[in-house]
Amino acid sequence: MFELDLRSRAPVYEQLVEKIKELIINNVLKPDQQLPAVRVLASELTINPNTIQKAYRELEHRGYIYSVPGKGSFVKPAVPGTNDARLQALENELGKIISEMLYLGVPPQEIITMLKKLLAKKEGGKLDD
Amino acid sequence: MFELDLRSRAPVYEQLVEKIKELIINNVLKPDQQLPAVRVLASELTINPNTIQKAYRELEHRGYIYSVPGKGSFVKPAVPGTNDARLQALENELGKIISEMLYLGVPPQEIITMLKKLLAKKEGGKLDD
DNA sequence: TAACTGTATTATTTATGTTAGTACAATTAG
DNA sequence: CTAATTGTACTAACATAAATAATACAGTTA
Repeated sequence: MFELDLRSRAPVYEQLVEKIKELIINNVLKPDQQLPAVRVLASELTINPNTIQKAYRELEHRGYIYSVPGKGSFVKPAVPGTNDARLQALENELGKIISEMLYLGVPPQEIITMLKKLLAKKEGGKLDD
Repeated sequence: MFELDLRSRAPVYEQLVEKIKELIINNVLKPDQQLPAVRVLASELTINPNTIQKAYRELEHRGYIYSVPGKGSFVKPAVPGTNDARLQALENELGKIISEMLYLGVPPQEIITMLKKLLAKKEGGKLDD
């Protein structure tokens, strides 16, 4: 289900957080869908269960999943307009990316075109619903 | 010249890299402008010179500055169209941000508006040249 | 009851970040 | 030339974080 790069300098649990978050955001993992059990995923990836739990704990803390003892861990349904702080952070990140693109010599019009192209692709892929 | 958050979980040298990179990208630090000497900046920030050097080494490796033994470290002038790899990485980051905004319920039109607003602001600030 | 789930705890090992101190070669100001 | 600056390299020590290992416990489910 997941692929890891053990050679990477990024911590394994952090890679896991990013990967799973990405799957949730892209609707590959659907709302309320159950995630692999801590021990199961640890066995599949041949890493320690504690590392998985650390990733799950972080994902729960960031609001992407919820866990129920005895039942399992599940994708937390997103509620629009409930995460202004995260949205503000994203706008800030967007600003940095734009600055660097301008710095690299990309014309503003080309940046807009790039955004629209990406939006079309992502919106097109939303036909999975 | 720089401000650090020693309480942060992010490594000091990494914070330095990000801060300086941002100053370069936003043209606060001009091309070929000299950066503070390793020992000087270390003294100002009351941290170890080795930590500064690690940050400078990383910045040089990423192509944002160049260092000359005996002279100093300087802002490397950007040459447009010379960094396709970095541009590809930025487009990838942009894609992730868009995905998360859509996931949070932001309408596509609103994302475009947000981008244009940010572009206007950054382009306006470019009058420093 | 038995087999699953998440969670918690302690200990150990390994990797990374940071400081400290020293040294050397290139450059520049006097 | 000399002295003071620059970047760079190196070793050692310490602190923190990441990852593994081995149990253990409570809630859930078949």
